[in-house]
Amino acid sequence: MIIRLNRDYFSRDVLEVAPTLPGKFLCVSGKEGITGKHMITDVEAYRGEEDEACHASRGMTHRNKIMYNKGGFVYMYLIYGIYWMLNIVTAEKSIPQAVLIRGITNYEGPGRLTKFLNLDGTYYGEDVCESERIWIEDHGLNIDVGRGKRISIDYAGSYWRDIEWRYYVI
DNA sequence: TCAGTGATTAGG
DNA sequence: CTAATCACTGAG
Repeated sequence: MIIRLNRDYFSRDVLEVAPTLPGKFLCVSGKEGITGKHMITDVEAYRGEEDEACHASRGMTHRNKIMYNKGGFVYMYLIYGIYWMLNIVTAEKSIPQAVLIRGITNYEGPGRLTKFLNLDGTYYGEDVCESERIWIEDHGLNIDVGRGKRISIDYAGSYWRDIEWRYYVI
């Protein structure tokens, strides 16, 4: 049984959503109507203005304002001038949280998977609960999930740097 | 190990 | 306007 993840799913706190995303399927409808479905293998949680590693830690900016929307919207941003990062916003409106999708089967790495799936800035603000070109499905898989520290956030204070908010398929 | 790459951001 | 920074990757 396949169920598309809906608003209720993404409206919860990121620490409830993120651990359940590994094993779900990221679905993208391609240019010729080809739909690819890829199991999510690796994610990280970014949680509110108090989280020093979160882009919202210094308040709302033009780039991060989609994070202040209700859950289910896509937050894309360019890093190092080259790589697009795919995030899904969580929680209720005005609470800035998001999940970074770090890996899918055969394409580990947040910059690698967006390149493979042709995801770029045009997806910023897309609603994965309603969109016809990007959405997420639950295929009923029961997956063992490991956890660890988030990657490449050395600029954050030790508490936030060391907290284990990365979740991945074992 | 390390350079590439350009949008974003804070600060003047 | 300027300059520093960056939730990364692949080549060597």
